[in-house]
Amino acid sequence: MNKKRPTIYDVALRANVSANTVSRVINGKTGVGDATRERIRGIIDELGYFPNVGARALRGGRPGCIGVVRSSTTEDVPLSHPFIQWLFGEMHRVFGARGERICFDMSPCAPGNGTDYGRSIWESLFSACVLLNPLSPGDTTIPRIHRFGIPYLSLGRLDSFPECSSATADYERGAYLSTKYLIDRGHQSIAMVRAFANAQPGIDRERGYLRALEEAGLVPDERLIQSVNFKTRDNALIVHRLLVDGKVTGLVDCSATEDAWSMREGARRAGRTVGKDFETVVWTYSNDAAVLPEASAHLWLPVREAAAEGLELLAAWHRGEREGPIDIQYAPALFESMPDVEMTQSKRLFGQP
Amino acid sequence: MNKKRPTIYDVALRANVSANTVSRVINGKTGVGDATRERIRGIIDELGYFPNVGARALRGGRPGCIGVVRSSTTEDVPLSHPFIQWLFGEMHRVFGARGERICFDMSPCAPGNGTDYGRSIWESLFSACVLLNPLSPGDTTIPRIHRFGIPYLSLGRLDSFPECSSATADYERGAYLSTKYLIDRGHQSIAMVRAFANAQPGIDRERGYLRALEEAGLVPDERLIQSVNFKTRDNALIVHRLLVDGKVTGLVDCSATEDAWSMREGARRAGRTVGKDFETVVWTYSNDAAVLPEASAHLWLPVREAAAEGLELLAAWHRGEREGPIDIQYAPALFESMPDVEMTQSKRLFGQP
DNA sequence: GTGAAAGCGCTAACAC
DNA sequence: GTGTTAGCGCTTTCAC
Repeated sequence: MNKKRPTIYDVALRANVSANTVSRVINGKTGVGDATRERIRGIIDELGYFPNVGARALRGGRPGCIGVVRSSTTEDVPLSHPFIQWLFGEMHRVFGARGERICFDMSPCAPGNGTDYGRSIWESLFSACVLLNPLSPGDTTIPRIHRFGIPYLSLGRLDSFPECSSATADYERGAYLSTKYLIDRGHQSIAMVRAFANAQPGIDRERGYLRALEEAGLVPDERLIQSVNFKTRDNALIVHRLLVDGKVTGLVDCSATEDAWSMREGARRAGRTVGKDFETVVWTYSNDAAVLPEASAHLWLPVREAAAEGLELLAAWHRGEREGPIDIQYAPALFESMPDVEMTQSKRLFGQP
Repeated sequence: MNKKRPTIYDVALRANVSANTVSRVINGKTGVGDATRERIRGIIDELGYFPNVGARALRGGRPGCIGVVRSSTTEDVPLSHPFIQWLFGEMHRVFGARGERICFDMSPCAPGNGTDYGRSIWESLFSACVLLNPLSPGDTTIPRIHRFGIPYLSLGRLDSFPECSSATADYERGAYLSTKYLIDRGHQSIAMVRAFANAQPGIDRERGYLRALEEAGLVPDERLIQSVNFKTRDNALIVHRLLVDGKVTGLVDCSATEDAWSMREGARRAGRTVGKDFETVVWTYSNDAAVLPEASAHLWLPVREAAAEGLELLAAWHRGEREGPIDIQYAPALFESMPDVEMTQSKRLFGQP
């Protein structure tokens, strides 16, 4: 930190040119002689010169990173979730290859922080941003980001802000289809194990479920909607509690965990067996492998597919090739017959409580 | 992106003060009257003003983020690895609580990139940096970071650059202790399943192993050192291949996966049983739970503990309370008797190949 | 093909 | 307690 780093002027001085010419070389612009260009390149290497992102952003307009932020803590939504892993790779593909810096700001959701997850946007660090998280219904940051004007993509929608730039799957419809499927097969008492209870995706799940019941003239029992979370890792326990009630013969697993073990284990503890004395619809993010082969149906949520298209559009928006906001909501699909392949990845994500 | 954001001058204008006074308020400095201070605060909120990190860093000297970078791709070292998850939390504790922004630059190791993982350092985005990765023996970036002068901490050491600021466990000694333990119990043919074959931690493992053999006058057989990697997820296969050779009666599992399943499964396929017809020493990052209860001994690597202390020192260095470099290398400990508790977290990290 | 000058938003130094 | 000035490193504009 003691000795000063070389600036564009140091390079210019050595090369006997003006700073402007060096700037042209760095940015690959025309209007520099080939000989001069080569000479300057050499001096840049020799001096170990690198442009200062801050100064660049200040003058040139565009800040230095494509940002990723989340509105939940790691406990609520673990970074180990396969979807998040996949997303990082996808961002590389879309942005990294073009030389953009992808920066994940991990600070906003530090416990005890004010949780202003837009911070790096307000402070002009990000030139575009991806928001990964279940949005809370009371969220007020999204509208601010929207007004701020940089290209952004939320991987979830928000009831209270429908104009939000987002790419997501239709969870409401997913819950509706799953529930209706079980109703059509004659079940009267259908339970739901859902994730994200206090966030928009959880609300969407409940809404779809209730809509299906209502259509069929069934009276909802609120105790049959149970919420799991990534923190307490209590899926098996929840399943157990629901199934101990012998009346329950249908179960929608929209826990977002793709966790076959918890379902089997929860059922076992309740003295019941999947596919024998109750039927399930299990949600999955993958359309080519079965989470739980003994389920009656799988509901595929094209979350990755929606995100992939959203990212492409975000990149185009960032390049100035289109305007925002992005509006993608993919419909889920219900499959009664699934491939024989059981998921190869370990689906006992969290172990027992 | 169209309408200009408010600057410090806009605030100053509205408040009828100079920009400098506003700057004093933002930075919580003395020398501003209480009334003025309140008035300015109000206007800042009203205008939705936020300081521009770039400009700030440019003038004030210190860039805007504590950085995290890695020198390997996600495939080589998955972010889902429990240690990485733990580390992020720890960084929150040490830096996030003080209001520092923690930024993980995910771009350098994008496939096809030049993999200059120091990029965000050279470009003055980071005021301090944590390097998480198995370092490659040919690495030349670390010395450059060292010379660059910002506080940094590598979570691994490097033969070729011993002055590196680092916090790590002593893998060489770990391998030595593990191997010697098996030799002392009478084994003559001892195999090793190691991770990070082509990186420094893998080299350290091999060195410790060979040192123990040599001391005992045993002739090493290079086929007995096998390397696994996070990408191919072939642990069970490797274990199988090693144990098919009936002569092998001792096995050091330093695969860094804490994966009981692979060991059992690999042995089963080879028609052998852990603790019956061969003995193992299993490496673990946790000192209060057993990875594999039937192992003869566990070697505990205080990697987390070293990193935790390293981060504290890094924070102090960053605050100017001490100088670098950091030099922490914790000794591992071998336990013959382990707690009854088997690890609660799923230890079948990767599923079968 | 190249250079001079201005200014992005901010803060440190010094004036009053 | 507050204002003025200069300048951080860079890119843009406009000259030549």
